[in-house]
Amino acid sequence: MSDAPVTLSQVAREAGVSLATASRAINGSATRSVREDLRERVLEAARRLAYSPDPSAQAMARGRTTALGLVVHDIADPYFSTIAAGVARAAERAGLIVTLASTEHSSARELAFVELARRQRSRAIILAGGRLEPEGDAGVASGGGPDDGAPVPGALEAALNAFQEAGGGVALVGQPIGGLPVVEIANADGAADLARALHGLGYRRFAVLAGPDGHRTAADRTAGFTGALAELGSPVAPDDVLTCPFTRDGGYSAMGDLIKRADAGRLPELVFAVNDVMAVGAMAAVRDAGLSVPDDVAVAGFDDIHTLRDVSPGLTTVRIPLAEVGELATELALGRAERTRTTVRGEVVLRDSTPPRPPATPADDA
Amino acid sequence: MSDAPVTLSQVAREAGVSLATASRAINGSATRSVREDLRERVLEAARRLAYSPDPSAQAMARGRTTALGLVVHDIADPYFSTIAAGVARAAERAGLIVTLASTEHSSARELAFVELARRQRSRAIILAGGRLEPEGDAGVASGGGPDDGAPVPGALEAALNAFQEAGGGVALVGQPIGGLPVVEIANADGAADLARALHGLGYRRFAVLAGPDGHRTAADRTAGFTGALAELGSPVAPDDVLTCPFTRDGGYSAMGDLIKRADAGRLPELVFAVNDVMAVGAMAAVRDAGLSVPDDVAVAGFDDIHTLRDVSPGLTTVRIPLAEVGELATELALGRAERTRTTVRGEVVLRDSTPPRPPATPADDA
DNA sequence: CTGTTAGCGCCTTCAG
DNA sequence: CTGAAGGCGCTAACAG
Repeated sequence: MSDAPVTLSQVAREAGVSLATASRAINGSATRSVREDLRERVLEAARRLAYSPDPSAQAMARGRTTALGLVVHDIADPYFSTIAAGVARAAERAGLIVTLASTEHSSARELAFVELARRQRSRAIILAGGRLEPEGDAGVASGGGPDDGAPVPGALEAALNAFQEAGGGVALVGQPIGGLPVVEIANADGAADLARALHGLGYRRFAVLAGPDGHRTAADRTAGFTGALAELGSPVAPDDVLTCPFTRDGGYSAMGDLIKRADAGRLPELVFAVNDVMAVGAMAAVRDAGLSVPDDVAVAGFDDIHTLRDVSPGLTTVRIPLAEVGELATELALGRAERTRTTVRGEVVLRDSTPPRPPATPADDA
Repeated sequence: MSDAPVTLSQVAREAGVSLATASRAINGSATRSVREDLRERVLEAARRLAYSPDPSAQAMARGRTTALGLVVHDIADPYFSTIAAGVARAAERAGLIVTLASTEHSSARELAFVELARRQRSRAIILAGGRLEPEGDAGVASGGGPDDGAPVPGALEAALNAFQEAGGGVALVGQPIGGLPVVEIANADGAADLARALHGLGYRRFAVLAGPDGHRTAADRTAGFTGALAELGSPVAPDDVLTCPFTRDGGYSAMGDLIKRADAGRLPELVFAVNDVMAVGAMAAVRDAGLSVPDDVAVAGFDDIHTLRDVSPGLTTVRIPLAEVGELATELALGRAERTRTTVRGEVVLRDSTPPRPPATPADDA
């Protein structure tokens, strides 16, 4: 049963035609065409021999692979694995093989993978997940020097550009880099919607578990949330915006700090954690302190991670259709989308972690 | 800026040596060796030119890719994404690229990917996740799911064998196929341990949400659990072993049935769902019925999915080190493990969903 | 419309 | 120890 791989030339011989004809019959050459009966014969022979082309050889002859690179920070994170599921589905539809890279948050590895993809002549590459902002990136620095620091981010952009110039498709998920195609997530808008909804429920005093400094997604969500609240006349005090890691443990310990601090004062009415995983950590901290969500504090998150939909009490959040985001990014990377830039908007999902709150007594803010 | 990919011959020219020498210097030929100074020169030139080999070309010349295929049912499922994280890590250590296939539970697709891997001459392939048992094994095929036209039972095994004979490494995760290398998970033992622990806590009347008929993993967990209980003198009545899908919704609706049925009788003391995701669904059903876990029913699961560690009440479960399983499978597939078969044993984790239960009144079992 | 002929980039016998 | 030459499987100009 040892099948030496069937080659195209075997198929050609079996069908009694030349190698070239067999090739054209099988993958329909763009320029040449093949007589119907010959094509039939070739296809028939291929089927009989269970022929299937060698991707490496095709890649070499065509100068282009059939691979789609997907780069994520951590495939075990449900945020990324859901995006990956969308990418996998869309890639299969497009007849592409997806090669996965889980960088474990190392931007060096991220860069290495982009370069590998170029070298390997991948058809396209998708980068999911934000990178940290360059330090001290204060917006519009007048004049913009020819080389403004930030070695790593700049290198990534350069690598991506090189990849694109070499004919590869690129799509980013989450946040833009240069002018590259991107599926943006309306983080600020979603968080603002959430803030308004919560304000509408009667909440007035908020705290935010804001993720780490320099984390763009976290910053956008925080800004959207606090911005909307400020407009509504319930500004969040700077002290109530806590920096912490973007993880479950980050949420847990930041909430712990909040609670400890509250011993000397009082807890905010509601704590917004900038992602669901952090929110769940925060809820655990509340429980571990012997307090209750939502009786002592309400909690809200962001993303609507599917696996977390059944936590109790149900977590109020902003639903992002992550799998669709993955599919969209694939279309984009393959150049099959109309535009080169899409924004996916989230939808506020109110659950039991933030029940309506009867109007506070006006004197409450003493 | 348009870098035409750097080739080995450019490096050779730059270093002033022949192509062959450059090749030997860079990837250390097994038979020939290269003079130290020449090697240095080549490596230096390669670095200067930022050379990196073209995987397709190497694959063609060597007749073997540098790719590791990973086939899972659904990459969005935390069970699989955690395994994938382990595989990704181990693969990177081994200098391999992982190509991901998410079959969405289609065994036809699974088969297709194995064949693709062979054609593509992947270095190795890892199949995670159980396949359904061959029909007729279960006997009582009452109202099971409609079979989605599974291919010939032996087809997958044949494809895997062909892949292996063609020089590829194979590893399965979860359950064996033929004599192929496998990382087995001690499902029955883990479930038995869990049963004993729960019995030790004082529980006596159990029900099992057992997953679908023919699902081997589910069946093993169910058998381990009920077997241990029978030995302990608290057998589970067949009626209390409920067939249902292996999903959150499966757990939810089966638990709903149990509750509905209990209106006319009583609830079991503890419900064991054969995986955490189902258990969480079951807990949701309990809540939605206005009941409480653990006051009205205790609930236990299996896997210890990381994202679910903070559900409330904390879910008692059997911890399987999924990421390690992925790493192990990679070692196995690469032939780097001692043995060709490993069993990973889980560890019972008791949490608040199954508090100790005071000895029931003897008359309770009327 | 079909067949012949170069390579794609690299590895690996073979000579030198 | 090093260089030259052949070929992996396939595609894409070229003839015919």
